[in-house]
Amino acid sequence: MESSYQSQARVFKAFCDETRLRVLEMLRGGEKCACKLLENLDCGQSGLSYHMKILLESGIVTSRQEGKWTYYRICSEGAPAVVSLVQQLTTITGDPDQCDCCEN
Amino acid sequence: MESSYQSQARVFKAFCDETRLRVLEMLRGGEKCACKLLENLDCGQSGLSYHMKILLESGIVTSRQEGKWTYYRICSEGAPAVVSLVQQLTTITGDPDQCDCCEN
DNA sequence: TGCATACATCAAAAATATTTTATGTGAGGT
DNA sequence: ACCTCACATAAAATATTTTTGATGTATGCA
Repeated sequence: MESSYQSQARVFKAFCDETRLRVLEMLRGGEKCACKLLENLDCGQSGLSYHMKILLESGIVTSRQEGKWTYYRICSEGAPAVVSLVQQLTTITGDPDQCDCCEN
Repeated sequence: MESSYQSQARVFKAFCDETRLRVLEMLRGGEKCACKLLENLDCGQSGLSYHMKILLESGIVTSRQEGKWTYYRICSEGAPAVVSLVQQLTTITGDPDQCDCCEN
């Protein structure tokens, strides 16, 4: 079984690479096909394929086939889900206990 | 000069490792000293030091010295900043243009 | 059917990140 | 001053990620 830490890490992996951040920036402007993305990136075709797979697995991006072409877009459900995940991970819960370890 | 993509990637790197996600979870419960964190993690002292440095550099966590001890907490400015960064990176801007690359 | 295009997958190489061990540094305490 | 503790840093070993080049697969067209 996979820990929830690992599945969370996978989501954020999407944002940890310059190429993928560039892709996201392009997709913010609307749906794009792979070849359009490729034009504006400094990577090969198989490299793009690799990065798009990571973006898809993170849930932030979805794809759609149309004949020979694949179109990518920011996922309207996945993207807000990531925002609330970050919020959850960084929100202080309960009482602001002090550390009691070092005679504190 | 460093690209803004790289500095953004560094922020998210904080969330991409199981040990760091565990630390964040602990810090959500309030400030903790390094030795307290270490007790609940499966890594050595220098390993924790390495991970805490990454968390500090991301801006999500801050630290405070007190005598020999170091206390860590979720940064009240940095954490919300990351939330809005994710929001910014995943929000569709402008008109939802279709891709015009493949005679579309 | 045969060919070209668009993209995925695989495997090897290259680049990065993480872990581990040893050592360094600064704050107290004696 | 000397010792110990808490943590940082450096270097080497290991693991993971990314890039690259070759090959596979499905689609559409002649």
